[in-house]
Amino acid sequence: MIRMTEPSKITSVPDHQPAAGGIAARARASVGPKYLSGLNPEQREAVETLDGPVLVLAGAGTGKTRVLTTRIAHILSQGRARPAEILSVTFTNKAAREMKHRLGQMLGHAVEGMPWLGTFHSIGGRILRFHAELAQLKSNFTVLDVDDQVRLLKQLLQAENIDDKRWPARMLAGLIDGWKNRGLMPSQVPSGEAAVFANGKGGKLYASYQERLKILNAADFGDLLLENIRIFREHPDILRQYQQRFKFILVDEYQDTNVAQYLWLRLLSQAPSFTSPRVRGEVASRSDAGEGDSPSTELVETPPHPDLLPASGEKEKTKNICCVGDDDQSIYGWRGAEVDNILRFEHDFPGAKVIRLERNYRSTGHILAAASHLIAHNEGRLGKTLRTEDQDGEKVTVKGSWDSEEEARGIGEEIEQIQRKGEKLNEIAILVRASYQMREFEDRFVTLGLPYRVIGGPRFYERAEIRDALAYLRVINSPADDLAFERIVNVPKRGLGDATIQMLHDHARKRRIPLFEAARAVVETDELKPKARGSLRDVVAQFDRWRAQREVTSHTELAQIVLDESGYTEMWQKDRSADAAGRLENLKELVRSMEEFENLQGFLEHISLVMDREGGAEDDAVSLMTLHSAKGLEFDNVFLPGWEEGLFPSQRTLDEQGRAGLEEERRLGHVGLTRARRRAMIYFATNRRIHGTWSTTIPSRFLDELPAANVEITESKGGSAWGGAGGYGASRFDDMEAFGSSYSTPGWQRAQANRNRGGGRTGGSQSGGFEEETASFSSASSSGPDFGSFSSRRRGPLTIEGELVAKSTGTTSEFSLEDRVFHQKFGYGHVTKIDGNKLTIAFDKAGEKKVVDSFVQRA
DNA sequence: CGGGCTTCTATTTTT
DNA sequence: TAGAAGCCCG
Repeated sequence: MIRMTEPSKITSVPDHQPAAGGIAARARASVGPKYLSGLNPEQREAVETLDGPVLVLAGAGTGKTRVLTTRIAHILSQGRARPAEILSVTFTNKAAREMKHRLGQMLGHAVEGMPWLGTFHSIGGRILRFHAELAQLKSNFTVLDVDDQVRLLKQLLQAENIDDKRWPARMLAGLIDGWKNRGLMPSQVPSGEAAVFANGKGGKLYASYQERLKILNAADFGDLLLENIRIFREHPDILRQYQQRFKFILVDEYQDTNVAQYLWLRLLSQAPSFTSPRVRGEVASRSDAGEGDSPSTELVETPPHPDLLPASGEKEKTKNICCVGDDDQSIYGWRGAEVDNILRFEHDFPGAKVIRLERNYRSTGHILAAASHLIAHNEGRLGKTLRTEDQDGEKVTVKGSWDSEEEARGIGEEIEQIQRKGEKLNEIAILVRASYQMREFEDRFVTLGLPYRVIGGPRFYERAEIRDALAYLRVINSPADDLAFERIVNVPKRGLGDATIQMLHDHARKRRIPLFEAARAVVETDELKPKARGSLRDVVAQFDRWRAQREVTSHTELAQIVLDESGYTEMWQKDRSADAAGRLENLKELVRSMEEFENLQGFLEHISLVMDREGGAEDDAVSLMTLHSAKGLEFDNVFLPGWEEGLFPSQRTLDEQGRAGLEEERRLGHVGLTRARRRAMIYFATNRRIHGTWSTTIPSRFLDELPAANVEITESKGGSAWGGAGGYGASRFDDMEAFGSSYSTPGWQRAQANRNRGGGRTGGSQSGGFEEETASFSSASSSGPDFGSFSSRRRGPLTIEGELVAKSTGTTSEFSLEDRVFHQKFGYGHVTKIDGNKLTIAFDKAGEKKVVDSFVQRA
């Protein structure tokens, strides 16, 4: 099932309604000040401070959405603005939907008049459609998905004769996306950065990509905002029009905004002085800069952009912008979010009122204390202290297990116990760092017959069958949509392979016509082999027929006809694979969902922005998801497995982002803990299988950062994890070692040695009797070792590494040039360069890598 | 052109 | 380990 945010309603609302006094009056009469009554003083202040810039720092569970919606209700009921004069942006469709829903509950049906409540992209897209010609587009432009984007770039790479193995199109797509996130048009990309791709051709490729987009009448997600910014800058009159229209601006999740979104908001909110964030350079250049600790964004005061100055004679307008966010929940730095936007707010909007919401209505005392304590280890934060008036509740538990399988078994049992107590599975969630962790839980739940659902994963519109179906419709709607045409011309198989496509391309390029027209022309010649020619002719004829049919058939029926006549449905009906039935079901759902739109055009315009993942989750089931996708959700019981160094915090983040990365990981931990209302249960395993091979891990440094008073440590009986008594004989790992598998590699041995050193116990002293052990997995010693013991166990070099990474200062390395070293992942090598605690090492097998010194040891 | 084989690589994700 | 992507041959 897919849901969408009634886009037909959005489009059907006129921009300027005749005085909406009716709605305001209705709101005033029916709601009165009642909507303010349940608010605490801070929330109330956040709602009632309507004039001037406001930053609401809303910690987890402090009633953020409530404040936002009540604020809108307040604005309306005070008659300060009409619904169409409030710009209210969120990141996800889900959040937008939620706000609409809550508003609807408060105001009755007045929400339908909120045309400017939506995601950054849907609103940006909407504005862009109004002024498409200023971006060399037509108002019916297509929004490309990532697939299309990559395919287009691949073509450009081929045209430039660039080896797309060495310089993958995906990578370029990522770069371009990053530039767009930072508000950079092709001409503005720093030349050094543009040069990193394909020996200096990066910038040029970005430029030609943009050109191609215009020709295809297409925009990618980044363009939806970037083109807005450009239009606003180049056409002050248009900008002013929007500035005047939006009397109030509200922004949700401000900590997740990227530079482009920030600029967009700045323009619309008409602020007088202008801060140009000089955006962080690429990771490499930053670490090269030596002190990796300088803030990632420098503030550069620039004179106000002319557009931002008040019109002559006009008094500077008040900027009624209200941003709500939580710097401690910023977890999307890796995809361009700039925490600095929120950290800089007071600077950007002088005279801003900052309101902290610190009263948490979600979690019990122990959970909140644990989460607060953990996040207090971060340096770059605005600082909030969450408090609750709830009881202390149960302590957060930390449990160690021998390996990830045991972890999954233990959690499975714990869940069954909770279930036996009569609690709902819907109130149980497992939050993992990386999605590959999910598998083990799924396996376990299947054996146990425990209902579960995975949240996240591939979205509805990312599925191949949906994209294919959409591609057919796109070609019907706009014959010039080459990317769509190319996608389905040979799906189902029609014997039109690469060679045919290539020749169509040549033809199209020579005559500067779309592929579809090229196909029509080529069919008339004898350039193709008879077989291909015949099929291609059929395809062209089919599309002609469908386009004609469009005039007389409803778009829903047309879609059904297309899917049937093209043989697409049949293709999946014949498919023997397990998911074929599901795909057919999805196609049906797609057709069904089209009914909500007025016509094909409207459907295609909104579908890419608004389509959501399947949402029909009515059954009682355990939720399984990543920490990232858990943001914004809450559960009575939260399981947090995999708190091990390397996995959480993620090694890769540490390697690539240093201290900033560590802090983001810590925020992720904070997000995880604060999802729990009543019980939070953390797990770590001593051994984990990663990419098919077992490796030994040590507990996450974050465990050390939890406050002892609020945490209870339990270990699996028989010492199957850290610090246990052991003595049950050889573990299966020891057995495997005997078979000469990878467990006898230096890495494994080093890990064992590490473990011994850290744990102060004999290595490999594990019980072989897993089954009996896990039976008492959860009820084992509740009076485990005192908390300090975690630290004492972690006296190995990796702990020190934690500190070094955390501080990331230019500490002099204990290594010298040419030292022979060993790295757990890359093997042996020698030091070729030293830069503070960062070493460049030429590894025998893995080649040259940059590594923080504490990740290696002398060999 | 398409099927089967080998090779490679391996967070987090929205729009 | 496992999935995807590329490669070669019929």
